[in-house]
Amino acid sequence: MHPTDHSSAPYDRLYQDLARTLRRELAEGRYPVGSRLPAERELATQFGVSRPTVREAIIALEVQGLVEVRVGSGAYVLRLPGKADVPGFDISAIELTEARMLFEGEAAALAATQISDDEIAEIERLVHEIARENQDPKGSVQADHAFHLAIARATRNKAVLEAVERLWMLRSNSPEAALLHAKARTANIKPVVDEHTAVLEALRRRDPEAARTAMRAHLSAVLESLLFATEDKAAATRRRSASAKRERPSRATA
Amino acid sequence: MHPTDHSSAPYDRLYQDLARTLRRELAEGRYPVGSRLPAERELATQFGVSRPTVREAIIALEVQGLVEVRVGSGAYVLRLPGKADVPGFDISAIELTEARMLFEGEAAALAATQISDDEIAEIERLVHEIARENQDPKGSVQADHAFHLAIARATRNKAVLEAVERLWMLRSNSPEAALLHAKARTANIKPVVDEHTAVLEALRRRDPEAARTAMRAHLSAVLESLLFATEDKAAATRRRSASAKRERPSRATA
DNA sequence: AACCGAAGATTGGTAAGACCGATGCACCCG
DNA sequence: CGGGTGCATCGGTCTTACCAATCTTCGGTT
Repeated sequence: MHPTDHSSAPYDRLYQDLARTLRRELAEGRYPVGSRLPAERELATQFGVSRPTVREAIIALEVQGLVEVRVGSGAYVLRLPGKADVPGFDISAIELTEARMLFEGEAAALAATQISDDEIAEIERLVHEIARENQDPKGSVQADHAFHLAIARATRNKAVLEAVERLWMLRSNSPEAALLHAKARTANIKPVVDEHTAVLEALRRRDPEAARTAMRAHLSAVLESLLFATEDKAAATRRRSASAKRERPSRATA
Repeated sequence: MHPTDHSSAPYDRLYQDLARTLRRELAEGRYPVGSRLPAERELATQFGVSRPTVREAIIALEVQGLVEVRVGSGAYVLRLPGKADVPGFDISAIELTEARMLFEGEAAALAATQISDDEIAEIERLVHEIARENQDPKGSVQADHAFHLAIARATRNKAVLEAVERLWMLRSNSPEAALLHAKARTANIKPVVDEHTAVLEALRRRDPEAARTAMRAHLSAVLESLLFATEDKAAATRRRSASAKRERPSRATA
């Protein structure tokens, strides 16, 4: 069973099929950046579909930021599709947590310089709520979410907030991530509470370095739990050595 | 007339207009998560447009992950639009660049431990392309985009790539950001090239600390240009003092 | 010969109508 | 009362047509 298996995928609409095909052709370099796609009517006859269908596919690419449509001229390639553009992109819980460690660490540091007393009080309340995990597991998870979002909000930077929000959203989309995360949390409750408290204390002291360190430590601990819970030993060792800041033994350069 | 003004859309296509309207209505809570949007034919008569236009708008929402279309049933709300989904996003170029400074600095550091020789060669090519700004301004901007994306991809972390890609997409949506960025770049070309080269050299040495410092320095310079170009003196001084307080002594080396 | 502008060809934008298959619900039969 | 069936509804796609913006070409003007 694929982890990306939605409850329903019986219907492959033509526009999705065509959009996928076009994305693949873009990735293969058939249409370089800046070049023009064939005319809608041409694509229609070429793929044996009607023009409205072609338009729907092109609009899908346009919304993704892959092409730019110029009236009376054509559809021009803006950028080539990345890994995240192809359907079936699955971000593992490990990758996600690693990214959160990097980004939210910085967010916490910035928040330490911008946070208000009210926001500190709010975060303190959330930490207490998180601590009640055994009594209200569901509420604790929500409080955890609110905790991280509150810190992102305290940066006073909407772009940071958006990015953190986005990463959390990706987590919730992955059943694997949710499962592993829950498993990792229940393994040891007290350390998790201590980690959150450490972040809170750093914010209270307006200490950016301490806030970053505490947040990274927290998410690093989550990451370790994930690695432990994952059977994939190869990936685990690879990631572990990478985070140890050791030089790679790959081909040397000048 | 608008001489040489093909920067953006002088033509607001109906589907974009309708998609914007629907997004706003979603944000206002008119259609809660899980609810069904009106039928396509109904929306068509309601907004005085044809059904293909309605379909294009709905497909735009679908690609954005806001709704899910079920054949024979209707379009159902999957999630509400976030701050960045509404066209009235109010993320300023300054906020965006600040966030990129924080995040892409970390991305560069991680990339330094993971990057391959091929990717280094590719990035080197892009740096050379960026340097040809005076000859091909358009291509230089694209190369700049590719430069930052290549580094994110070199992290081997899809979540990092996704986040960096997302931030860039937000930039391209903001006319203000694009204008200011272009203005800031043209102000001084050579330093920008040097900054990119510094990042490249750090990556070539697989030095995470240097990569982070170089990337932060680059985006910090862009940020300074933006602050200079902005008339809002108040915001400028506020941000400047904030960034002065959160230097990282342990890692950043002048 | 170089320049410029107007007309035709090309391309995307939108509309209207039609038919099909999938869905869902109410009604009717057993 | 329960289950099966049929019709109304909805999205998926096609066809045709016309408009608007753009590009190309060519002919006339300087």
